[in-house]
Amino acid sequence: MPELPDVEFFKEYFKDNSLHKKIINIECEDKTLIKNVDFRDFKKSLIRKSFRDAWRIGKFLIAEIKGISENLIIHFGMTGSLHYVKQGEERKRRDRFTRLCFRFANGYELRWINIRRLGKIYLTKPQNIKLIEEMGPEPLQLSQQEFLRLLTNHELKNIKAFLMDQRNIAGIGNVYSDEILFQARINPHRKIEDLTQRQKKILFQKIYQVLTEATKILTFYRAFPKSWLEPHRHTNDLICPRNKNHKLKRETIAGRSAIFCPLCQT
DNA sequence: GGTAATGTTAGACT
DNA sequence: TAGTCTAACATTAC
Repeated sequence: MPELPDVEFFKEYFKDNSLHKKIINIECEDKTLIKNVDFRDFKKSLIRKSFRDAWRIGKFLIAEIKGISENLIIHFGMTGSLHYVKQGEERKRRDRFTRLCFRFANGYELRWINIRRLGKIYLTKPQNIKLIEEMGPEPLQLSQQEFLRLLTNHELKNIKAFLMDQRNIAGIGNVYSDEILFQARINPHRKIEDLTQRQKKILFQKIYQVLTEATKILTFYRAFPKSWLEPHRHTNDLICPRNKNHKLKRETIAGRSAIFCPLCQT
């Protein structure tokens, strides 16, 4: 789940339910997922404190803790999410994969769920995390001019690989790179140097549109439109949303499982 | 039981 | 140097 729109959603979720509540206990099912600090110190630093604010950098969620200068920094990996719920209640199946849990004085708790354990938790300042330090610009704050310049710095690179590389642009992963390229009608095999100026400008627009629209959809707990590619990843119908006579193709591109329409995307 | 899965990274290779 | 490819991490769902 967690690419920019998903983490944006988790950030709002976190702000809505976990700010300004006294942390009375912290439980951790797998201490190896906490980086930069051992669990005893992690716990000591956070107990009796509260979260004051939260924001997002790329796919990272950053929380400010009242009274200390380090931040709680969460990366969700491939299978992470948050769940705020009454202490001890199992409401969703995935609650079983809670790896870290903040208990608040009000009887509720915030669970960090991480099925495949590929996520990470830090207690440090964002600039101490290499990937954050090297992170490219936020796509929603990027001008067309800056975007075009970024592309010219990587002419030889494959476009899907470029979009997914956090050092170029923050927050885009496998699912949204496929969606953006589908909507921009660009074949994920293309190299940047082979794109026309027009395609590059459309790509810029679609990055903005897809990410903002997806964030809105998640916020309202809606499904993605049928005209999007996304609903078709999870089915085997392989029907192109733009033309039912076109067949979608699945292929490994840039090391990830891509889905695209070879006829619409050129 | 085999396979694929929304991420990142190190190291080998071209 | 720059980009690509593969494996590794770890575990579930179909």
